[in-house]
Amino acid sequence: MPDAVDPDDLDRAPRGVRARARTQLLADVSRVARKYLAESGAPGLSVRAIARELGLASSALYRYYPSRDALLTQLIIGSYNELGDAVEIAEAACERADVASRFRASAHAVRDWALSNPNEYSLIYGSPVPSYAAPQHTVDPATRVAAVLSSILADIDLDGLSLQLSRNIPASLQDQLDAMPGRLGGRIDHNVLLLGVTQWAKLFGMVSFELFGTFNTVFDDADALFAASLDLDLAALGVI
Amino acid sequence: MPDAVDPDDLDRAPRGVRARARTQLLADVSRVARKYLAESGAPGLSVRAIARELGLASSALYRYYPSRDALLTQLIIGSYNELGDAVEIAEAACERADVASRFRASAHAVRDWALSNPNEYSLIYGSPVPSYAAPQHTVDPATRVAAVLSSILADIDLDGLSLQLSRNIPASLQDQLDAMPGRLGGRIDHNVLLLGVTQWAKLFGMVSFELFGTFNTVFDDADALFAASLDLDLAALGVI
DNA sequence: AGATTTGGAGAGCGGTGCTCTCTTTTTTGA
DNA sequence: TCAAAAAAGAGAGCACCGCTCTCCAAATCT
Repeated sequence: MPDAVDPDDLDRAPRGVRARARTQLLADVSRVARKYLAESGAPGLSVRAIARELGLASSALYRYYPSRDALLTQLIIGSYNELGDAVEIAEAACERADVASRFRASAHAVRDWALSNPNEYSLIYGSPVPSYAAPQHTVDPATRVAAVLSSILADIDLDGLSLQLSRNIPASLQDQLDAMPGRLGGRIDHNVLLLGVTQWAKLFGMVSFELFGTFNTVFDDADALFAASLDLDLAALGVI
Repeated sequence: MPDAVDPDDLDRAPRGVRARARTQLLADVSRVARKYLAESGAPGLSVRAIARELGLASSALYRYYPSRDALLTQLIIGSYNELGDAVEIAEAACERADVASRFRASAHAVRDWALSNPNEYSLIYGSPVPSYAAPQHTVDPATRVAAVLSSILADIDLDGLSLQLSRNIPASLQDQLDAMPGRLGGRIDHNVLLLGVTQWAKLFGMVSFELFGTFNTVFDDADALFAASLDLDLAALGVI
């Protein structure tokens, strides 16, 4: 009799016990790795410690990950996606027409996520690890926040802008703005897009200053400062 | 005859050969440490490698530095001071009355220094090393850039501001702005100061995005973008 | 059922920060 | 002046790291 596969077995043991064990172990490694990242930051993430916690020899982990960098890459992608989720969800909950609240919700989502996950934030927006080159497939998750902001900018009325370049945007910059992919701002008016891009950088500058301690000696609580910064941005965009 | 100290000896051997050797070795260690920092970043800075390069046993270095962290602290202070020097010099070269050019010169000094010294910049404006607490004496050098920007803000005319909070600045933020030390903005009008502080964060957000690769997939050359960002800031401040 | 792949263990290599002991050299002080 | 004290270097060693290699047992494939 040819092996008729029991459907129940498919659920419980897809492609055999080994495949199942592998799936389980990959999940375990991810979980423990995330725990170490959250607790001690990227420098504290050690293959040996993960193996120890899972009751494995450290060499066994190399059957699953080619290197510590590969593990880091996975954590990087995971962090980008977590942040991307948070921002997309926060923005999607807003009234479409209420551009200001969409902007505020997105920015606060970034900050809230960063404050809740400082080491994950450091991993993706802090110093790049020298000698580590981000693989191509980290690029897409990395652009999700920018894509959300871009979708907001697309609904900004050019005529309302209260801040514009007094002289024209130089040609070289025009070209770069034109070359931006659609989901990141292509087709948005140059003045709006330029303002938005710098506000994007400002947003992460504010969060990094708060999280990395630059504001420490000056602002004990950055809530009000952050909110005021957003108000300034919204005023510049002419939506409040 | 009481020991009359030969003046020449004082120059060549202040307080004995040992003190002289110590001074020399401290300088050598600093030099080699800076070299490694520039070449391989903070993670690549190893006490053993420095000792090797100087022909010493690694344990010998612990007669001079209590730990690797102490060495890092010195590099941090040095980096803050180098950046502080660069910004102060650039700003001081400007016509006092030309507020816009003082602002531009300071910002470009930050960016130029960062691009020339990426690892030093990462060290002081990138992810803080978990478990490393910046000693108190790093604070002063760290505030030099902010002090320069503050001195520029002090010459901004409130009436010229083209961007202000539409609703009043909340009391909690007012208090924090008031509590800022004089050299960092105390006594500057709240609207100017608030705008300036967020522009300060934006400046480093722009530089970090460029240096850490966030702009990579979008802007191949950030010169024009950076200049435009400054123009927007100056427009908001009402000085262009 | 036999051949093959998979995944684990363990030893080992070269690296790290740091400590401790031992020895030599310089400095100090009675 | 000369012995005691302090300073500074060397070297071994500890516990950790990433990673490789060999060996072996268990699961999978044919």
